[in-house]
Amino acid sequence: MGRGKIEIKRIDNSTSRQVTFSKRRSGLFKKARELSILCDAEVGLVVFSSSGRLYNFASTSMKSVIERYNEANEDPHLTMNASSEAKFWQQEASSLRQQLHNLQQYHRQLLGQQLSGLAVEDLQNLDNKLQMSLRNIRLKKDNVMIDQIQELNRKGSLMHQENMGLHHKLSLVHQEQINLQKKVYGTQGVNLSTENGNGPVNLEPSLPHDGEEDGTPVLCEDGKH
Amino acid sequence: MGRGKIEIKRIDNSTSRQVTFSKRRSGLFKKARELSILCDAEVGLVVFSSSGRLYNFASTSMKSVIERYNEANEDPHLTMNASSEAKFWQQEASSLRQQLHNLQQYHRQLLGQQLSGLAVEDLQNLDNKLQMSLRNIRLKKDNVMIDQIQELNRKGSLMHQENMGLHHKLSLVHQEQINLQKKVYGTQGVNLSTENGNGPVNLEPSLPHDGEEDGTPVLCEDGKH
DNA sequence: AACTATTTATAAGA
DNA sequence: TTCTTATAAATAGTT
Repeated sequence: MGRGKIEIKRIDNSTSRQVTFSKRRSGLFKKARELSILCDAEVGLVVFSSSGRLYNFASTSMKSVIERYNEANEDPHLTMNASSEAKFWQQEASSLRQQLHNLQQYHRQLLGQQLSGLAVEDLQNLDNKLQMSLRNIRLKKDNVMIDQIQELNRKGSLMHQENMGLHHKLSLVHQEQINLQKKVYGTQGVNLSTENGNGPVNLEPSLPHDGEEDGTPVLCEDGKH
Repeated sequence: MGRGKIEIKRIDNSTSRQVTFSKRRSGLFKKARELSILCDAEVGLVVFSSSGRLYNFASTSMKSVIERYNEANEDPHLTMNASSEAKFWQQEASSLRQQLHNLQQYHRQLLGQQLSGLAVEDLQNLDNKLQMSLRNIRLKKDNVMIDQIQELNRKGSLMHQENMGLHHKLSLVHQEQINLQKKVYGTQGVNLSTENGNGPVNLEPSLPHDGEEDGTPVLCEDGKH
């Protein structure tokens, strides 16, 4: 309908395409409006130009048209879906909140709070559970402490052995020193180190010495291990 | 465009309206399709006839058109809304699930389970809490039991008083009987009731009698009250 | 559903 | 963009 007939395919010329878009768009919207009025129909029309601009017409409201479309169509990937998903998570949250509430209540009872309303039987039950729990916890505590003591003993033993080694080395070095001193100052076997500051230092260690040389642990607070 | 010009207003004649709807609808859909092709536009068209039948066209897909429409338009009452609501509740559920998990873990520790990984200090802490809880629970239990005992004592006392009253009434009735027997059979003070079946019955009660007549409670298992 | 007289839409040009 | 206009397309009323 114009000066010439055109083939229905994408218009290559950008300007021409834009002009045609503008003209045909207004015609389309006019006809959509006319249809809705003449024939008492609910019409929704959405057009995005190639440049992304939005044009829309709805005889009632776009919300109404889209909702009606989603209801009529079985398409479950839109509003319906998100809405039912929201409902699902809401229920999930509600259920979790209830669980949390119940657990909190029981928790407080375990801690000896909010005990009103409980029967003697319930209280005895709590008592029993707590006693068993205390037993477990004290057992565990003992185990942990025993482990720690063993570990400390192990380390102490290693350190003790290291000390022994160092003592041995020291005595060797000390002996060497004495030999050297003898060579340098002749055979006057007096203690030179205490006579002047230029002489060799006394390297004899002043470390504690408890008389145990067999690697027996130093730290031992109980007899369980 | 037709044999005559028509005014754009609802067509009253139902048949005519239906025919026009059919014709114009096909024209509208054709033009919508042409626009989308010629001008490279995304077009969505939804039409509900007055009888409620759905006709729709989308150059891409209705889902895409509606989603793009909801994004472009600020309308927050559709997909966006439900979707963000779903997201909100999902986060809520996730948070609650985390809280529940933490509480469950602590709960198990309170019950002396899953104690691995705890330091001596933590274990001592649990121990202290449980001790305090046990104290509270035992206190509460004692209170509940004391209350129950007091209540039982009160009831026992009432019953005892009632018993006293009944005893008294019985003795009065018994005395009356004896007086009546005397009037009927003269002053022969023998026990007539044991001599023949037609005489009056012995109404002396055979209830237990513990010798306490001062209202002291019968039930008493401890000396606390 | 088909016909057709007319109206309307619009392609191309200004 | 907007206006003009020749012509294609749509369609109201009719059959």
